[in-house]
Amino acid sequence: MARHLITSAIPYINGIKHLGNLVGSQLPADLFARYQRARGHEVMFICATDEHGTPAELAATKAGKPVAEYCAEMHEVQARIAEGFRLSFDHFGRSSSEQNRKLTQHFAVQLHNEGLLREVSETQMYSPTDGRFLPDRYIEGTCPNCGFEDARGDQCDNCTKQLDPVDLINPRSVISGATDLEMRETKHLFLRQSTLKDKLDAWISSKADWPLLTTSIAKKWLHDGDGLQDRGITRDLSWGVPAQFEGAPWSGMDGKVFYVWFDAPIEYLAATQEWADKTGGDWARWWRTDRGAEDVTYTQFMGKDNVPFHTIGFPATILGSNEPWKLVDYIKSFNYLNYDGGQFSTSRGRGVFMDQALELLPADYWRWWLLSHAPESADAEFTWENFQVSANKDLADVLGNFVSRITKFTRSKFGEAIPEGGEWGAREEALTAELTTRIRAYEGHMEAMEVRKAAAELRAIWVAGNEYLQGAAPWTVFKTDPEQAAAIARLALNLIPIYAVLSAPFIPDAAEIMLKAMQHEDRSWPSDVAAALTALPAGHSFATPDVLFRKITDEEREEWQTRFAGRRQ
RNA sequence: GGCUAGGUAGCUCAGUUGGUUAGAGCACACGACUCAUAAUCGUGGGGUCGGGGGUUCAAAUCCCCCCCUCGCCA
Repeated sequence: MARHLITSAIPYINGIKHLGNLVGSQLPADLFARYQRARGHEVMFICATDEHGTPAELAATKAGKPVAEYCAEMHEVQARIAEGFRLSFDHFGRSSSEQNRKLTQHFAVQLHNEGLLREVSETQMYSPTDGRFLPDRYIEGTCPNCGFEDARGDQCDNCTKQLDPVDLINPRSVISGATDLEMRETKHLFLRQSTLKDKLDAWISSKADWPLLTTSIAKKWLHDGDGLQDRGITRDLSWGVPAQFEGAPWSGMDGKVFYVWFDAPIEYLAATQEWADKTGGDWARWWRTDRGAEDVTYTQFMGKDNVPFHTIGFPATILGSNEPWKLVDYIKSFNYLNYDGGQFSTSRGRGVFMDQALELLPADYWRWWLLSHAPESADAEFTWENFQVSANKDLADVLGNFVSRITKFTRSKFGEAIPEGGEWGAREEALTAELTTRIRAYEGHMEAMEVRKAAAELRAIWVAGNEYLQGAAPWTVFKTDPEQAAAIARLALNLIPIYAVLSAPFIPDAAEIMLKAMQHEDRSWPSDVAAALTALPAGHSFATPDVLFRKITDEEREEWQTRFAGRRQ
């Protein structure tokens, strides 16, 4: 039995994520976790909310709530939605946890002890009215290049020129509109990533089997321009892990916190500690190679925007600490999912968000479409037409109708029990052989995290059932040889629990319904197809299930298309 | 502007280290079946593999130039 540590990139706390975010990390991670569990392996599947930083503070202010309260509420909202999508986290943590505060501070001290931190003084815009330093993009003013009045401190949206906030004419705070901005000197801790460059480079270079998307982004950061740059890991904010604390080997960091991208990945470890504190489990055997994690396989899932932090920043923290922490073994990264010819947009209300999706249809519909169209090799596109056609064809017609036709046929001819009599012939042997080949291929794709290919193979396995029934035609055979028709029905009914177990990682709810209908509790993997096809013996009773997947109508599709098109600006 | 990844049938996508008539699903046409959610199964039509040039006995696959999308960065 292997041990799999699996983490999904942690979603930011401010607001509900859209389907593109879901398919980029949490959903494929869940697919992999469910598959590995189904194969009998031990799995620790971790996710959390990323709660620190300026956007969270601003969102809380907008909602008229203290930031801690806001985050607590939004965490619950995201946790409920995750349950709705059947994301099977062993723990869904919070980066604002006590465990993460301690661990983040521990890593900072450790990096300091290893000589990997340095203090840097710089000047930044300070707003006395807001009582805080302002990040570049929270300053607006007139562009010195084109005269555009709402240019942001980092870039002018009109002429696209890169800017420095000090260049803006009449700069003002985006938060309060205050114009009494001033330059102030401030001190920060920088992680000396540059000294770890060769180590990181060698590590990335050793990962020849990683997705090209992952390694090419990492190599770009390592080699582009002047090479890997040192990075500030503190910020002038109040909401975050305090950078000045009891036992800190530095001073003068009062009122500063660690940068979210420093503490967020550490939350993977901290969330496992949260799990351990809650359950009495042992977190160290998952994360400390000196305490049992030597044989753990660690896989991370994320969208391509998160790759730099997971290939450079976080490994720099882990390697730099010089402590025996478990380093990631495989990084599965995804491209973006676009929405009907453009991007999903939170501000414009464009596209489908996770809570809305669940109001329209059960999770399985979304899970199936998103995973079978996962943006693995390139950006992918969600269209309502494609969603309707795929869901109706694959789920309702191919799988759902298969279950329906054989259970109803059997019920009408033999009653609601596995019928007795008849023998297997060449057709049954051929089906067994085909299923064996296809299931082995499916396993290979799942192991390799080839999500789309796995979905295509699973669909082919469903189709094989329909092909068999169509060829064997028990409704015709029944007229002359009821015993033989019984043998056909018996085999076809036995396909249902096999399909349930194989399909569960993609569509867990439907899988449960299928198993329940067949009154079968055994979820073991069909490694031996011939044996699995006789698991339900003659005489075993079953219940004919309701329609597994209802179809999406044209009217619904059109209505949703309009509803989620977004507000025109 | 630099870098990454792409541009393959009407649509969504596969195409391993260059090698026989370029594949799948959907859509479309025809046929079979009537157990089933007007579902299923079979057959078929359809592509100058973004454009141009080159290497090769042979290129969607390698090299050069150009065009177009997407993202990252400056």
